[in-house]
Amino acid sequence: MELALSLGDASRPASFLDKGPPSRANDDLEFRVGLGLGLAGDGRGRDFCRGEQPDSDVPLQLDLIPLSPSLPRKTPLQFRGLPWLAETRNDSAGESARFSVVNRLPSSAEEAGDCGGAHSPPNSTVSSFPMELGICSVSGRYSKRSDNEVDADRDGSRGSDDDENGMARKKLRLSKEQSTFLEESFKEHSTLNPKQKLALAKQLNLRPRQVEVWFQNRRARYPRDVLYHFTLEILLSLFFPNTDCSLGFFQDEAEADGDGLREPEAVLRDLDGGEQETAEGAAGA
DNA sequence: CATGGATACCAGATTACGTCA
DNA sequence: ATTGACGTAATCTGGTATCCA
Repeated sequence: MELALSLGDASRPASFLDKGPPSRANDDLEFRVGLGLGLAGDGRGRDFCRGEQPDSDVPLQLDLIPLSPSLPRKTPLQFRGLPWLAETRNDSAGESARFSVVNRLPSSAEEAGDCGGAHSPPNSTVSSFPMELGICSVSGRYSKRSDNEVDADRDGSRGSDDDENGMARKKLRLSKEQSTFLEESFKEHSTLNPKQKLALAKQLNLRPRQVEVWFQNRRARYPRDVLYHFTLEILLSLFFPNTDCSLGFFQDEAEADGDGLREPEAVLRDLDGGEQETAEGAAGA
């Protein structure tokens, strides 16, 4: 199985289908994923542009194309309806995106050459669904902090970390409990006000600066995690509609069973196992 | 009211440390 | 014991918002 992800021009196939030069037609946010099934006997993926056919499965490309073409460069997009984004405000009313799903199986004409041209080859199926996107203003700032708060922050903050034991940039590993607690807090609100920061720092026995940095890093990692899990769930559920492909990433805590997230690899293993069992059953019969 | 300095926060890029295979 | 890959805590830089004189 081959999974390709790319951000850019959604009119082009995802990377493992794409043999053409990169397109710079526009800079709008577009998100493409491709899933190739049916590895060749030599273990490599099929090259559809050279006319190689998949064994029995079809490659699929999922295009996510925002309806509103030009969002401000620094405008953060947040998916509404996700539990940890409760503070998201929809500042621009009616802003939404339509995502299209393109099942892209190269036509015979495309096999001869250009794989990246047409949006919808004759034998591809296209469906689309609207999905709400909230445009979140980050301007919900908190006004000037009290002197105590500023002092508390600065004490354990920039430039003073190396005061401790005279060690510069001593990296400390957060404990499992600390990470879990921070993660839970992040699900409730992805940004912190000074009071929340101090409370968290006190509760976890960390410096406020450490809490602040953790949230900054978490926000930086967040889009990658969302894309990864969101894409995988969609693709898996498309290909295995009768199987529970949920990774638990988008579930509420209450819905998630005991161990929380399922590792994507575990889901794939389940799927492989299920297929093997099916095959064995058929062979036995 | 306009302006500029100080302050705080953030995103993004980068560095560097700890862990593990 | 060593090494390289990887995850992530921490730092740096630049931009923006707010407050206040």
